Amino acid sequence: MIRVSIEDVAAKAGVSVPTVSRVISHSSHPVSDTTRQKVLQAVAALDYRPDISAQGLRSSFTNIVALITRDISDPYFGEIARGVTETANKYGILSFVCNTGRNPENEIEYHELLWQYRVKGIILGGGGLTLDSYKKELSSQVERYRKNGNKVVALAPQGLDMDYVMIDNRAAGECITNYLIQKGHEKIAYISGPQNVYTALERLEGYRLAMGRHGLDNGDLMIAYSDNSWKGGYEAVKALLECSPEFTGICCGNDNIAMGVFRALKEHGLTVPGNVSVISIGDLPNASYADTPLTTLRVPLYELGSKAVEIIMGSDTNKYNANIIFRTALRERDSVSRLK
Amino acid sequence: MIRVSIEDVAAKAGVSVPTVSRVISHSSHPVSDTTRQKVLQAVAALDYRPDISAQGLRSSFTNIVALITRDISDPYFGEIARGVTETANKYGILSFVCNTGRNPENEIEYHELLWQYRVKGIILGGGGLTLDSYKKELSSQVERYRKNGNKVVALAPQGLDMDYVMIDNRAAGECITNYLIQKGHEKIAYISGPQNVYTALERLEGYRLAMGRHGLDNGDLMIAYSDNSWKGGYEAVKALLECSPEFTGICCGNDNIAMGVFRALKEHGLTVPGNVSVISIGDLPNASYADTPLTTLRVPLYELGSKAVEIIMGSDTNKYNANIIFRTALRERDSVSRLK
DNA sequence: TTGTAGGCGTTATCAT
DNA sequence: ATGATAACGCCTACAA
Repeated sequence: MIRVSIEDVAAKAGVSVPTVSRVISHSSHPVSDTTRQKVLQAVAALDYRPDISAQGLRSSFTNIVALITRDISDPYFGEIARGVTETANKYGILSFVCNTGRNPENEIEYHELLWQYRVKGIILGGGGLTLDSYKKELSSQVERYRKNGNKVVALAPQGLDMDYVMIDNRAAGECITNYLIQKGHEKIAYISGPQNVYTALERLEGYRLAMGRHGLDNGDLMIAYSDNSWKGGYEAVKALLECSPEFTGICCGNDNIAMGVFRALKEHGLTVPGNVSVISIGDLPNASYADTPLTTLRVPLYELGSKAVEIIMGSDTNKYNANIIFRTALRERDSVSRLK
Repeated sequence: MIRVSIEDVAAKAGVSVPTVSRVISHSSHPVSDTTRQKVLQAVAALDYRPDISAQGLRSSFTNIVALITRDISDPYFGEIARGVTETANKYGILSFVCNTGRNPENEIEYHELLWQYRVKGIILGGGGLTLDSYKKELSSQVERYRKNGNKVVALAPQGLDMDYVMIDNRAAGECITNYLIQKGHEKIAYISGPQNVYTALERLEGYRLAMGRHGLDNGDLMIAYSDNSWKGGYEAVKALLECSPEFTGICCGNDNIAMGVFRALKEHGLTVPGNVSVISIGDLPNASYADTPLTTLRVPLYELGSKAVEIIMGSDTNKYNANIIFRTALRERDSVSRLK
């Protein structure tokens, strides 16, 4: 007998099956102390663990949370995943990690699969896509979960009415731009994430706002787009240097971009922060160990993921939509210099 | 009716429940074409998906694979996770990602939890710990799964008899050391991973072998240990520079260490590869976009994770232990120079 | 305080 | 080729 069931425990303890159930599930139903002890001993002796599938079958949903990421090998999502998996573990449950490879269709497919697994909640790690067909599909998934009493929580804007745990991305873009301006920079370029992702768009919007507010936007803002990767940042700056190399500062949509920017600048014989100042949004774990310690706006990714799990686990008691905005904090390091 | 069950489909199609089951599970049991069509239509009309919990309950294991990592925010594990999750998805199943935070006790706890979830297989992402209590616990977990017809596959040595998909770590250490020697280096330091992890130990052993074979080991090898992170690499080199700064080359146990080494060297006014050559093992996605493109031995992490999933999915037909060694390949980039 | 009965959704076995 | 029945392990009434 390799699989120990509740029945085996009951037999061993000399009690009925429901009694065992009451003990192990900490039911409010009263159980005498002597009985409880007998059960607990039997559980220990047999090393019994309830079958999650059987529990899930009865309760119509499974005690599993799912995280949808675009690329789990990207530390951005890695940090989120750490927050999700570790917090889920605190609740004694496990978490799926789904990887879309930045393909919207995969994301929709994952939703179908997750629905089939009856997960307790879904966390959307990536920013929403502006693509209409995607939004429509996503919206109906959210609705399906809502009806069932479960939750889909987004860690970045989706352009949809749902539960959110995130930062103010526009304010973030504004903040780093203002910082460079305060340091005396006027020619400031921006390397953004993808044009079809809300997060990137909002951060970029913040940059535009800040530039405009300081009269630095004469319709000739230097903006390049990337795919949020080192490679993307590298290539974007390369392109930028070709057409408009006169910037003294660069705002990056995220830390990955900044790392690529470092490399591209170095290849052009430009030093950071000597010739060019670089600032970004993220503060990934290695930002302070980058070749030039990176000045960046800290996004509490771990906490975002962690909080999302808590919302899902508390969804039984709280039916209201969450809309939690986490604070960011500027980490001043060595990649920005003051301009005279 | 928010949850559509097989019964609903049967009613809609005007057939019995088992018939529906036969159609959707591609059973070998014969079903007439007309009946099949009716069922398929009903399935489509109701958007029916079988309940995984119910399936798992009947089959005694769940169609889920689990990956145990030490730190999912580390791209090393991220690449593995990508291979695992994406390949699992090809099989139409989902994968748990478990994060131990490098705490052996957590790992054992996860095994208990995974057993409870009746997962189809477990993939061990990290190298085995030399700790005896840990090995004993792990060994009994492996046995438990084996008895049940399921598999635990390791992506790195564990010092235990089990299924393996990995690289030859000793050969890897030898390879990078030999490369530096061929380039004329004789004073070569080594920054290793943790002393209690088999993977790190084997790579280090390879370094020792290579040095000895070339008569470069006079009992004064420069070796420092780290925790496999940027920070660890940074701190290890700092320490090394204090006591024995005369090296011209550094072998790093992995890419993360190398990144920290870059930074520490730069702080000391040392250039790469001008003053010091750096080589490592890994070839993480960003290695070629590092500040100095990193010369490193490629470890096919994605493929490792992917292959492990395939072994687990094929475990029904193949009961024999796997012992697959993947090939590595040196990526020559800019961090190593030839010494005259 | 304890036990009995029923059902969650699926599939395997046996009959038709 | 199709259907009735039972069983997987658990929990929630309800009964004693």
